[in-house]
Amino acid sequence: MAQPYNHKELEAKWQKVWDDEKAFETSTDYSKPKFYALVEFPYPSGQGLHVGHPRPYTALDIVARKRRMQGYNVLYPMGWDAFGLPTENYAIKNHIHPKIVTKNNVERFKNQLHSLGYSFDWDREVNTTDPNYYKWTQWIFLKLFNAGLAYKSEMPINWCTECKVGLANEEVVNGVCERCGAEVVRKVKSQWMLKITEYADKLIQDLDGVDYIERVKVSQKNWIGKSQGAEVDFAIAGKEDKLRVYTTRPDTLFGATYMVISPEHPMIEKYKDELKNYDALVEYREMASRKSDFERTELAKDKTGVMIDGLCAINPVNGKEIPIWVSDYVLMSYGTGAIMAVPAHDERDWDFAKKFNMPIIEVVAGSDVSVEEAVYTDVATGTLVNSEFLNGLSVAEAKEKIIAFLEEKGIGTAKTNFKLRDWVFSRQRYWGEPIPIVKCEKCGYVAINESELPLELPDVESYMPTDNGESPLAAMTDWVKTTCPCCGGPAERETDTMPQWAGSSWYFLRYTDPTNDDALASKEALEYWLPVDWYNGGMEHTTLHLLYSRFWHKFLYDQGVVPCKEPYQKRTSHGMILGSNGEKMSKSRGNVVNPDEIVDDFGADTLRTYEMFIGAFDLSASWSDDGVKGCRRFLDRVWKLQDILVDGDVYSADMETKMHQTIKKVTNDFENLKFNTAIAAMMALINDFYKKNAVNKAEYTTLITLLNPVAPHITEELWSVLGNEGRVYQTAWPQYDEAKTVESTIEIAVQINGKTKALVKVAADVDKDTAIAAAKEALGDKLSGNIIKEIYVPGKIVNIVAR
RNA sequence: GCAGGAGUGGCGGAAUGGCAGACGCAUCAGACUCAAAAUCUGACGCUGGCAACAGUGUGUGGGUUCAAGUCCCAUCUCCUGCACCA
Repeated sequence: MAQPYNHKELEAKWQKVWDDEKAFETSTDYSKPKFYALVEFPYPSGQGLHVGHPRPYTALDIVARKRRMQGYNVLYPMGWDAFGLPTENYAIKNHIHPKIVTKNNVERFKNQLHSLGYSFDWDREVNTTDPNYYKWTQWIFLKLFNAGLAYKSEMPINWCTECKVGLANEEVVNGVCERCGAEVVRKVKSQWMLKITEYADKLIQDLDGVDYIERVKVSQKNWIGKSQGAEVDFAIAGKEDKLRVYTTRPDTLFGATYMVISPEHPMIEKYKDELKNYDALVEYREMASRKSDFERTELAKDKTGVMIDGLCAINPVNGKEIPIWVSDYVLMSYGTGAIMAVPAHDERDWDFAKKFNMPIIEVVAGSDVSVEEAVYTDVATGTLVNSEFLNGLSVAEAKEKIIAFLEEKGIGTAKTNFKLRDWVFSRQRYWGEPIPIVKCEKCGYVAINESELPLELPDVESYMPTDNGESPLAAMTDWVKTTCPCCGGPAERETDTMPQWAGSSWYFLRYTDPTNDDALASKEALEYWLPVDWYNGGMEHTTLHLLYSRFWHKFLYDQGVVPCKEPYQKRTSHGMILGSNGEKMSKSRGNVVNPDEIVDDFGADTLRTYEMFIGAFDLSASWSDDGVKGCRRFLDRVWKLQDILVDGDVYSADMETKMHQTIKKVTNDFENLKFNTAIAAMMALINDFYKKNAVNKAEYTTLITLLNPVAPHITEELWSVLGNEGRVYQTAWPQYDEAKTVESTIEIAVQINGKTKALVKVAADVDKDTAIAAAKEALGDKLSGNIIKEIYVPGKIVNIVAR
């Protein structure tokens, strides 16, 4: 009898051996074929590792281990996205420096990850809060600044009333702060902005060249929100001024019966003295600004507005005077903040027109414009009516003609717009990268010299953000007061810091050469390792981190810093692990599972196996303690195969086909993220061994090798128990022979009219006539009526169509 | 509302258009045991039948096909994003 499977002893033993042997060190031999596998580096929170972390980490660990065994030079690194609010808040509460908090959390996370037996190359660990790291985050910022892509702007930002910090649009969820859930209000502040919009087109176009799962591509495209249309100038009666609008349907210009401007539109202030109802307009604006984004959305159906009394516009194509309204359904932040309303063919305009009794003129034939459902007319099939020189044209033709007309008259141009906004890059917080800019009274905003990087975060007394919205750094007079690198005069440092997204926007570059002092990474390392071959991460980062990092990468490509346009060749995404009740794990729901306990009770190999077996990798899955037990039982059975070990250095005859089939299945399934079925195949294999009560060394060794990426500790132990040379991790991945995956005799189903009536054994290479003859014999007198058709699908079925 | 995904036993989930339910869990039975646990073996969609077997079955309704969980049309439910973007 074999010794009992003692996971604790054995996992500690092999983790130490791998460390001592530097088993997973990445080679700097750049002549070997490379494979760069990447998982999103975690934020080292105070709660420690969550049971959700191991799912993606184990998945790519499996792929990485398998690729190593297949002869690739594999880079599978890990690091810490360690700047961020929770650490700072914890520091404030407990009066501990965020640096210390981070250090402790990182230590804990690292121990936890280590206990799971991941093949990360820890020599390449990075930490975004390390000055040697953020030196290069700042360096990239300076590049952006020098290229004119970083600018300061007075603008209304999303202000979290609880965190006292400006948020990007992406961080506001249903009108509340993504982090703390507090109300978000609009507040005007001077902010650093990054011109991600400059790259909007490229960020869409270059998706064609990469292998991302479809839903990631789709959400990125929707988020960027490209639309093509035209800007058109409407004259204002009796004024020199024009009112410019953006529309995607310039073809419907003849149907524009009124205009709407956003409550914040500057025109209201400009003509305040001439507006007879200025007070009412101001009142409406104030009411609108008090509404949160959430309320605006909630009230979407019920349109509100005020007509401007004192100004009216002229439709440029037919010279008709039309009123101008103010309504909060028009957003100042998109297009020009003003629209032409075509109620016959736009649902929102239709709602508004119905409520305020505005005329509705049909300009695209084909529907009854008096009922709401008919508002929209198909772009491809509609024909223009009531539109003078556009009459009879299709929508597409009319668009072309009207744009040409507008351009010729100088009253409009074709225009592409994006929903994507520039990235609000400032945070009024301590625990982030200092922005390496000074403000000089003479020279304005000036970049500090590259030689002064990293601009280190100074120690402060208090990390509390101030009520006036300044960063805690603003109170550090000594640090703030500096000299201008340009003129040498007195200057003040920028006291805002960067958002957490900064450090994570380029970390995958640093892994290729993590200790380089002269560059963010050497040219050779970047040339060799990029792009990342396979990047797995959460869906929640699709419109944030993934988009931001693609933007930075594209910028660095244009600067000649990186060798390729896109950072990640392949992007996959894992599903969430939910609590056993099917709800998201959270303390308040009391359904949190601690990975440490699973490792302790069942072992890292069991946890890894379970998380891979739990279900389809890209779908969410509920935790099940019984499922964990089942996986432990599987590993126990793998272990106890020792008891039925028999002689044999080649696969036994009755197992040969099964062995080759299993190797093929596991090999393919690992590449396709189908870990659940790969493990199922291995379970089925050992069930066969137990049924015949024998496994030979060749078979056992192959099983161990296939299972090694999933359960590295137990398989390494069994490898040595079997007396094999070296280690499993140094072994070549098992090969299969396609010819040997096919059985010589097979059982096929015999159907009458598509219903299975019998089974029959035939030779795999049997010809059609023989197969059908065998099938008829098997059917015997079940077969009756006239045979109309006989179908033989080799290796699958015989179907006899009879009537 | 728009986009993406998912609906299969008691449960988690498998199925290049070709025997639906692999594999696991739970359950039941047998072996071992004084007994229990663990372990091993077997059964296990539903209905009828002692059984062989027959019928039926992948959210719902149609369709294509010799053959549909899989393809097409319609429809319902759930999840996940986005949401007055002109």
